[in-house]
This record gives sequence, C-alpha cells and structure tokens, in this order.
Amino acid sequence: MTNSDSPINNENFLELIIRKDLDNGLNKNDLKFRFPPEPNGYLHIGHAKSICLNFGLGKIFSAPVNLRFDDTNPENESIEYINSIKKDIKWLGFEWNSECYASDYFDQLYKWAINLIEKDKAYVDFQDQEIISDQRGVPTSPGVNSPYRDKSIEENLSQFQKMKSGGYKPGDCVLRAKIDMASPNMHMRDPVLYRVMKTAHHRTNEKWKIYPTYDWAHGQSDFIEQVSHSFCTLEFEVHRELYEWFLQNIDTKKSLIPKQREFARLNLSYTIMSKRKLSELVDSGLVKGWDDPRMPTISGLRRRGVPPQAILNFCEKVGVSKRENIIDYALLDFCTREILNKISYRLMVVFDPIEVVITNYDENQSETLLAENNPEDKTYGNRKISFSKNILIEKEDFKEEANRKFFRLTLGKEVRLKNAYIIKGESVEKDDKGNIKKIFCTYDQKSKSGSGSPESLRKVKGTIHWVDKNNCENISVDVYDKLFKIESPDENPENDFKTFINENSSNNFENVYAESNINNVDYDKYYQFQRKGYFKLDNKSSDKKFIRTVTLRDNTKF
RNA sequence: UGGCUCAUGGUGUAACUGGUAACACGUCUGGUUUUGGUCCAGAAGAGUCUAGGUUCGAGCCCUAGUGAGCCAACCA
Repeated sequence: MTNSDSPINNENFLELIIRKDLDNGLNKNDLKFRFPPEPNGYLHIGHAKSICLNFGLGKIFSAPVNLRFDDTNPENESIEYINSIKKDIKWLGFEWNSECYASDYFDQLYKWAINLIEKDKAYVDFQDQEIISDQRGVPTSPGVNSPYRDKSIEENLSQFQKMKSGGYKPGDCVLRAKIDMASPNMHMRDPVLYRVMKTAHHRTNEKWKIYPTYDWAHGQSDFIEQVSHSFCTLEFEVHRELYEWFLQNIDTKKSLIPKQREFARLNLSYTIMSKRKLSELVDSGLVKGWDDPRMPTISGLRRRGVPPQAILNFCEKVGVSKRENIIDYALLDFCTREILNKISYRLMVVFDPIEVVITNYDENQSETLLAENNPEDKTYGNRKISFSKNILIEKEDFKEEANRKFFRLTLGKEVRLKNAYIIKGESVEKDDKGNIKKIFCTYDQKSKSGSGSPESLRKVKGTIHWVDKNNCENISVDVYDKLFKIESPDENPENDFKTFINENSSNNFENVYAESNINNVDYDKYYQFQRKGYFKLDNKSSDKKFIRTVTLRDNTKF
C-alpha cells in the first residue's frame, strides 16, 4: 500500500508492521492503539516516546488510541498519579479515545480464570513464594512441577472461589496457569495469574481480595478493548509467548486478536529513566518532588520551561527501533532552543552587575527607547525600555584590556549597548584591593539604535545587554545543571546510581537585575534573557522567580 | 535446556523487491547579524562487528563466530 508519491518514506519498523497487516487483509477501521501506564509514578520523557509513538500512529492511520491505566497492583498506585498522567498527556497535546482501566475488567478476567481452571489449565498453588521460585528452576535447566499442580478441577474451582472471597491470607496461595515447567522461556513455567492482596484499590475499593498480575491482565485488556497493535518496550519481548498463549486459551469469540510488538525504550544521557529510581530520588529528598526541574519527568520539563512541541520534535528525531540507545542530552536542548527561539519574548537581564557611568550623559536626563520583543516574529511587537546616565552591565562583559577575540567592552574601544547607543570605555574606578567598582564611558549621542543615522549604522565589534540602574527590578533566578555527573548513572548495577548525583546541580542567583518590563511577565509565556538563555517563571513560586530552561548556544572563544 | 533480541560516523535513525552508505544532533570552517543567538554556506568523520558463502553485484540474503541487552517478583 503506497499512497504517497514521495520517493522516500522513512517509516519505522512498527509502521511497516502495520502496513503489512493492512496489506494482508486487516481492515483499516480495525486499527486501534493504546498507551498503558501504571499509575505508580509520574510520566517521564521515556513515556513521552511511547505516547508520541502510539498517539502518532493514531494520527497517521486515523485510528483511536485508548488511555488505559494498568492498575493491577493497588499497593503502589494512587489517584494522584492518575491525575498527573492525564494532565501530562493533555499538555503534550494528545487526546485519547477512551479512558480505560484494567480494573474495569476484573470481573471478566475472573470469569476467564474460571474458564481456564475448568479446562484444567490453571490451578491454585499453596506453596511459599520461595519454593515456587526454586521449583521454577533457572533458564538453563528445567523446573519441577508443583505438588498442587494435579488437583481436581472441582477442588481448584472451590479454592479459587475461596481466594476471591477472602478466605485466604496474602501469601497463602496463588492461581497459576498450567503450561510447561520445562519451557526454555521462564514466563511459561506456570506463571502466576492471581495473588491474594487485602489492599483497597483506588477504584474498586474493597471489592477484590485477589488481584491479577500484569501478564494475566494486559493482553486480555488489549483484547477487550480490541486493540489491534499493542506496542511495548523490549523487556516484554519474552512475555510475548505468554501473551499469545493466554489469548489462545481464553474463550473468545472470533474477534480481533491483538498483536504485541516491542521497541527499545528511550535512554537520555546524564539522567535515569527508571520509575523506581526516580521515585527513590523523590522519596529521599534528593530532588524536590516529581516536578523538580532537574527531573526527566514531563512535569519537571514543563516546569523547567521546555515547551511541549520541543518534546514532540525530540521524540520524532529520536526515532523508533529495537536497538539499545543513549540519546545525547544535546538533542533535547537543540529541540528546546529551536522552539523557544521562535516563541520567546526577549528581555534584558543582568546577572552579575557592574555599574557603567555615561560621563557625557546629562545627570537628570532619562529617555525611553524601543526594543523588539522577538526578532524572529515582528507580530510580537515592541516594548519600551528606559535609559539613563547610570546603567548596569555584566561584569564578564568588561575587561580593561583584551585581545582581538573579546567582542565586548574594553577601555578605548567601542561597543554597542543592545537597543541603545554605542559607548566607549574611558576609565575605571577601583577600590583599595584593585577591584573595579565603576566603569566610565562616553556615548555617541547620534548612534541611537534604530535611528538610521550613519552613526547608528557604524560597525562595532560587539553588542552587550544592560539595564537602567535607575529603573530596574531585582529578581531571583534558579539555574539548574545536569542531575548526574556521568552519562549513564545506572549502567552499572554494582554502583548505586545515587553516588553519581551532581551535588551542584541547583544554584540560585539573587543579585540579578532586569529591565522594568519584567513586571509584565506571564506564567504561561516563554522568555529569552538576551545573551543569557531561555527562562520561565516558576509556576510553583508566587514571587518573581525564574528558572533557566537552557542556555543559548555559545561559540565564545577567547 | 537454555531461549529471545540487537549490531551502520562521536550520538540517534535511514537506505523500500540486493545496485556501491543518507538525514538529524554534535564537532570544525567561513559569511550575515544591534543577541558570540538565529540564519546562510561549507568541511571533517563510517565503508556498515568478524570470517566464510550465495550473487555480475551484499549494510541488506545464508552459515558460523564475537560482542551487547532481556528473561529465573505473588512489579509493570
């Protein structure tokens, strides 16, 4: 099926599988996908890959995509996670077809389990967990059968009913499928279908005393929803045989049988992607919550100021394959900058100020200048900024003398003040220790930005940002660095990933001064502090606190 | 009695029914620029894990190695 005339169609291998199924007779209207998170943590950028993949497929093939919560283990799950997951998916811009819960299928699952017992394909095992584990053997040698494997169907039926009604304590017994204790695939060695758990479920409350395992619930949930393609990560590849065994052995009418296929999960350099480990960071207080700006969570990235489109583009560029991978964090930064450059409002902010006195500027004078809000998009309009005799610039933008590669302010040389005038360094005032306290400059009155005068058009070696000392605001900025010091903190299981945490990953700057337009900033807008980077107001803070999303690309060489 | 999967520049993906390796990030030049940003132009960097085989021709097919990942929760 080729309905595109473009010679190149770089479809990923999953799209190819779907195309092939379509060619082999699968009805296009039967296509359906799903995104199946377990509500036991917040979504991270790795989930975003899966979300983009599944919802993206939905868009490509105009097929529905369900959001299904895999809520089979009430001990780890909560409504807080459900809400955060829904919020994150919406924020990314996707809409699910129906909101489903594995727990909605508990009754059906129970009936199918009874079926299995009736067909002598499941039994209640009363052994300890350790014994069951020992009997399962190791991959290289077969396991042995449980002594409870060959009970009568009637006995199993009544025991299973007793399990359901709460007649047994957790750990007393489990329901197991009767498959093959000698299978080279460990998952086929009589896997557990149900365990006794007397924990209240966030949706079914006290109704169930037994809960299905992932394997027993997942494929059947796909089937109930009539999902055509069930895409999951590589570690579930060995579960596929079981997935298919269940689907063949439950009583189903001639409906569509879902197909499980696997792709490689996303790994990002300098961070971790395991929900368990992220959870550990949160619980131990090493980060301040799931939405800490250093976290690779969707909520962390959102708070940090990464726009949703950047995440979408990132997932697109990352691609889908079956290879182990570690994506360079620089790719995410690139995608972030690419979007932010187009949509952010520019402001001038000085992070480490030093005063410049314009000696030939009238003491009592001040004026209003015009600055572009976004040079990439004129519709963003202009803003007014004030200028006077005393201004603040970055300390690092001045050197008494410097080589030719230093495109900033030096003594005797000219530099342009962004959106204002061309100034020339004349002298400095130092304290007893030789530290520069003030810089004295002269300005060229005719060089006003945008005036079109010959003087304003003069080429100077550099442009620096500044704020009017007499009309600026003190703000607070949080600057975050990578959370880990090494590229793959959890690559070696011998080492605790926490030992690689970058303890200097969070820095606050208080001596920061911004042009007075900072008073008009918005919580849902993105900003660029010129020459400094992209910044976003912290949604968690009521006062004017900014978070640096990412720096600008920097080619400085001196 | 082990099974399954993967292997292409530094990184990530392409290369459709075999035709002589492409795109993106990163790196490095140069140009433009009132952000050392953006933008534009260009360069370096792999001969496709190894060895055989099939073929006129192999990254792609076959065989055998090698390396890596996953599987032995009543987690997902």
